[in-house]
Amino acid sequence: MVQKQEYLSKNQKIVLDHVEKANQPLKAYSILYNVQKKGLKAPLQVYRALDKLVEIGKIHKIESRNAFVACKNSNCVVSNATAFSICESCEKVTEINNSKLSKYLSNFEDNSGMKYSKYNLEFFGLCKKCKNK
Amino acid sequence: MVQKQEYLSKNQKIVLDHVEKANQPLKAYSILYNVQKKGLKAPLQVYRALDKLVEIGKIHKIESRNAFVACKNSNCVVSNATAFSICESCEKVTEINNSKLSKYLSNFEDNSGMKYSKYNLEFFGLCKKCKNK
DNA sequence: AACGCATTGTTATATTATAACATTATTATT
DNA sequence: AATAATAATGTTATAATATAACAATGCGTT
Repeated sequence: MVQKQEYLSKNQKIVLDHVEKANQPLKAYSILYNVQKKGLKAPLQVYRALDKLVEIGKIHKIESRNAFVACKNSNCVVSNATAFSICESCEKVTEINNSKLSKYLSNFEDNSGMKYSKYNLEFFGLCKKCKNK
Repeated sequence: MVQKQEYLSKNQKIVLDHVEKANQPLKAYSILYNVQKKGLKAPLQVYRALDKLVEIGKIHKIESRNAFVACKNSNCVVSNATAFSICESCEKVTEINNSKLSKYLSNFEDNSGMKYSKYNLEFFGLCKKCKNK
């Protein structure tokens, strides 16, 4: 039996490295542009690396922005419970690390009989800086 | 002073009408294809109508799917607090109408000093039907 | 060595969304 | 009724985001 992948591949490392160095979400094509010097030439190479990194929780996708950000929560082993705050003015995105919130949402059940294995929450508003302008 | 728009325009009505008749989220280009017989010829006509309808809360965007669904909550006057359940197998999407959840999230504050005016939450899992397969 | 599977490389193309510009409609104020 | 402000429309072109399809390589297991 083939073991579950433990180490990142070359392209995955390159992409993760780049995304981790940014402290804001990056667009796929901006990543592509910036890793071209490292040999990744085509969108698919970036998207494939991103897919994997999202799958294993190293990177999260900010769905409302089509952008990708490195996971800041060491405990976010798998990308199944994510929450972000997004400033609608400066677009600053912060991953929310709030155990009460994650507990509340992980245990949430509605009357549909559906048990949720995953969620993504995006809050919008104005960050401190932008509010005081 | 010009008043806030009260009635929908021609294109907005056409698009909303079509989206309301579907009971699942629709893609923008699928909407376009289906309203062409009503005279809307270009993507922008659909996107502009959708933008407005989303803004006034008649339609919500399912961000993770790039799809649009009519609001089922009569109280969802403005599209500022949305929650959905999404089946990862059959892609059925349901708008969650749970006052406890919406109260909890509307009042949520973290330590960033940011006050949220809006949120979107998407739960993923298997619906009843798909779970029993 | 042979197999299975993840990854890579590459070209082409599909899908989603907006820019830019000209025109028309609606409604409030003068 | 004329004017002005705002919203909506129509149209062409193009930008931005993402995947299909196919061939080849790398690497651990049997």
